[in-house]
Amino acid sequence: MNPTKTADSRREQILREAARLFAERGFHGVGVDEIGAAVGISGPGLYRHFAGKDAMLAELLVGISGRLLTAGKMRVAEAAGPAEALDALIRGHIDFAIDDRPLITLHDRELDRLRDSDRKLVRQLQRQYVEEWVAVVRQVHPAAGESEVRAAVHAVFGLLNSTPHIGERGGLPGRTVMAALLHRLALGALDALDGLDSTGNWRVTY
Amino acid sequence: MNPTKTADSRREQILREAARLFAERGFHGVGVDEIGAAVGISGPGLYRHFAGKDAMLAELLVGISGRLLTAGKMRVAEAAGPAEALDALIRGHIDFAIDDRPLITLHDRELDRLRDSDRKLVRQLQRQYVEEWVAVVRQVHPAAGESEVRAAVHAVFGLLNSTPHIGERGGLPGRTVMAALLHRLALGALDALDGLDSTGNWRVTY
DNA sequence: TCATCACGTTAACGCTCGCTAACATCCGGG
DNA sequence: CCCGGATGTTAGCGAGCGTTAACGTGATGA
Repeated sequence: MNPTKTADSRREQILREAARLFAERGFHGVGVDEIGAAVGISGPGLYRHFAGKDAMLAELLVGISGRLLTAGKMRVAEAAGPAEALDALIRGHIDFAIDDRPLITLHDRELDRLRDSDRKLVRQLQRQYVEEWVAVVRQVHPAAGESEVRAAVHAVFGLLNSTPHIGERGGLPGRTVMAALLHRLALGALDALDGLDSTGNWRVTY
Repeated sequence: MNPTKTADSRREQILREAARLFAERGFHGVGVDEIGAAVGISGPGLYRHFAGKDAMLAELLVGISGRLLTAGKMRVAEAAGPAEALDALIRGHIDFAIDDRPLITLHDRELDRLRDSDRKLVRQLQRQYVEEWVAVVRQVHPAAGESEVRAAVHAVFGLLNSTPHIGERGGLPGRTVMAALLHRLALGALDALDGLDSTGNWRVTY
């Protein structure tokens, strides 16, 4: 009665390959035949699993936005204090950025290819995720103004999401080293908020 | 004899609108008719100025890569010391990110839509720009290893390029405040390159 | 005056692509 | 044994898009 097992594995296989291809060549740059070929079936066979190409992108983007948000909320709830919450948020985001590289790429690249309702949903999830970060960062750096913190959070997202832009070439740090590096860079960037007052002006201390 | 005046203004108008549209909806998501309409002519009239749609993208990407590189080199050459050079690099990149928002977006989004030769050229210019940064950052933070610095530079690019991802909504800092904020965030992130061994386990070995 | 050139126009071609239609195959349960 | 559903296949339609062709038109200058 419930065919979720095998059917979902097929669906998920398609989604995984579609995410990779979309991230590599863009949503419009990939044809359904290519996606089909990537999972061993060809072209229109995909329509047994998805209503259309748009539906795949929608499911991918809604999925990752939701997972980022729920994981973030869970980590914050489990944290002992604000600093630990921020640590956990950063660590979680890095895991996403490194392990789900194609999805992160899609997430801030192809959002506007969605139907209005889906795009609204994704935007709402994204916004909640940002607010989760903003609340935590404001507790750790109470001197900074809200709009500066929000901009800083976006900037840190850009920093953490930079891994997809780096080629896989040999001269780069491995996963563990890279994760630790990004973690420290993010914390260092946010530490710079302590010198700012609520108007964004540099508070002169020297 | 030299028709650069009016011809170039038309060409540049087309390039500006094409950059905006490409950044908004992606290279494949914009039709030549739309680009033409954006400058008041329609469709194939563009072919009086460009060999094709690809040529517009190529000129945009080669142009911005080259301008970033030459501006960076000039700023470094004029700087009094490493710290001032880093300051100037950051300031210059922020100017690009804020003022040429569509181009920055294109720059790390549509690179693979180029012909092989153009893509190679853009990649080479990008790499030289990165190396310019790496050399300066290594002087300011000599304790960090080269591959970590390179990854950190990419991460800082992600941070500085985050402005395009932020909506134009009202609750955000204005240009001046935003530029100052990004500047401090970038410096703060790079400061984290010092004292990396405080966590013990991942000091440079390569 | 009139050839020339810069700069546009519209019509149409050819190709790609998303998607549907119609048909095949396997497979579990009455 | 056979019905029916799940899951593919290939053929083909229809729309959109980049590009070319053929033509118009107004300014320029010998």
